[in-house]
Amino acid sequence: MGRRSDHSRDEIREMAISAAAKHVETEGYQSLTARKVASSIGYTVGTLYHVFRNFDDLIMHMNAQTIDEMAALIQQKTRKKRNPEARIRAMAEFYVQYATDHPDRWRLVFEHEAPRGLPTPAQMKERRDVMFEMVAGNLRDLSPERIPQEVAHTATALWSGIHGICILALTGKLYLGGAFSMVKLIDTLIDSVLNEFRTS
Amino acid sequence: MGRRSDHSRDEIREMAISAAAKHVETEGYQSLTARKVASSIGYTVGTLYHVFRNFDDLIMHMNAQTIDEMAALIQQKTRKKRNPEARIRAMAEFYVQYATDHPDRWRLVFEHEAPRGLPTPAQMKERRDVMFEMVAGNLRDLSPERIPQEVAHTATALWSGIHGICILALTGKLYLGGAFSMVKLIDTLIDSVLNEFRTS
DNA sequence: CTCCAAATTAAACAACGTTCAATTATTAGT
DNA sequence: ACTAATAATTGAACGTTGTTTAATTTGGAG
Repeated sequence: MGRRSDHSRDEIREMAISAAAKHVETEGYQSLTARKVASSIGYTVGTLYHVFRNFDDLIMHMNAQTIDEMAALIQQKTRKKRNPEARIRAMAEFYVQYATDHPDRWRLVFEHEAPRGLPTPAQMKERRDVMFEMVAGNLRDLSPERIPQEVAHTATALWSGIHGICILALTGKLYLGGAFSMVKLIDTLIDSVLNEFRTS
Repeated sequence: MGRRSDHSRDEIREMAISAAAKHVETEGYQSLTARKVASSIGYTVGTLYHVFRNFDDLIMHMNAQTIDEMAALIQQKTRKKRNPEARIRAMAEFYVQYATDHPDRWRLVFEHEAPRGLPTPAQMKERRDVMFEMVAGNLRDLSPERIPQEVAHTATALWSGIHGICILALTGKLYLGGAFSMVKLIDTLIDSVLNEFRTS
């Protein structure tokens, strides 16, 4: 079967995804273009469409890689922590860390959507749920007697809240400065929710 | 001075903003186009550019109107409430209400950004801060002895958290169903933060 | 009634995502 | 080794986008 260049389809996919990620990191999402991605890996748009269904497909794969990267970082950094509460706090700390270090890639994960109405692929949902399940797991360790529903509910509320602070801060829609900081805001949220979780 | 049609510049601006808002509400943001807006108010793109600096400018004005609408709704609905806590809860309730009723317009407020690097106009910042200040005001009424910095800090954490739940839910990135609901998640957050605020 | 200035249009531009026929390179079969 | 089949890659095309500009139309002032 006539393979032509030095790269397999999968290699080209990876090259394209990496090139797109690098572009988003340095130049932002708005200027990302199929032709730019293609030419930056030494190919033509046509080849990109031979390997991805469309431009949104490329972005989704890039988002998947972003989530995997972030999840790996968080898992690695929280493994060391001894108790559940410390792990949750570390999760939040390194979530903010990653989001701050790669703001545009991280935003794209949440702001990109496939053309109107198309359902989100199951693998994407699973990837997003990983975070919530990590929080829930630690909450369960914190209070093993609580029923799973309550645990999941609290985990969702807490992690969504942290995400809210994170996205507002990173998109410049939050007044920060003086005694205000993302970390302190998140600490307040964690303190509040964990206290409520333990005492209610 | 040769005014030509039946509409003044300001009228055309308003017509365009309304038409854009209507389109976003019914068809979503992705398909919004300068030409569509223009032709739907009986004009040509050129006229749009005679009245707005560019397409982003039109969207920013539309976002400003969205915020004003939402703020007006919330103010109206919370005025009736007697005590500060009830007002905060009502604020969240109708924030979710508005976001649910106009998901695409509401998302656009947070996801749109002017071409890379350009600063956000001051009027936009002010509009966004209105919400935080409402929450802070009620928190102050709740505990008048607290120093303003703490009050503002708690208000920011709480409202950002609510926003986080809201945006994840409305973009389909949150598992909802069964006993899970936006309202319950938000109640949990409010319970937690208010308890912490009172007792710490 | 004339003329000026403002409003409006139509056309053009480069760039976008996407498609597809044509071309090039690679493998499989004889 | 030669040919036929097959896959990869290209380049050009299409319609549409935001944006600009020259030309046209219009209304009011003198």
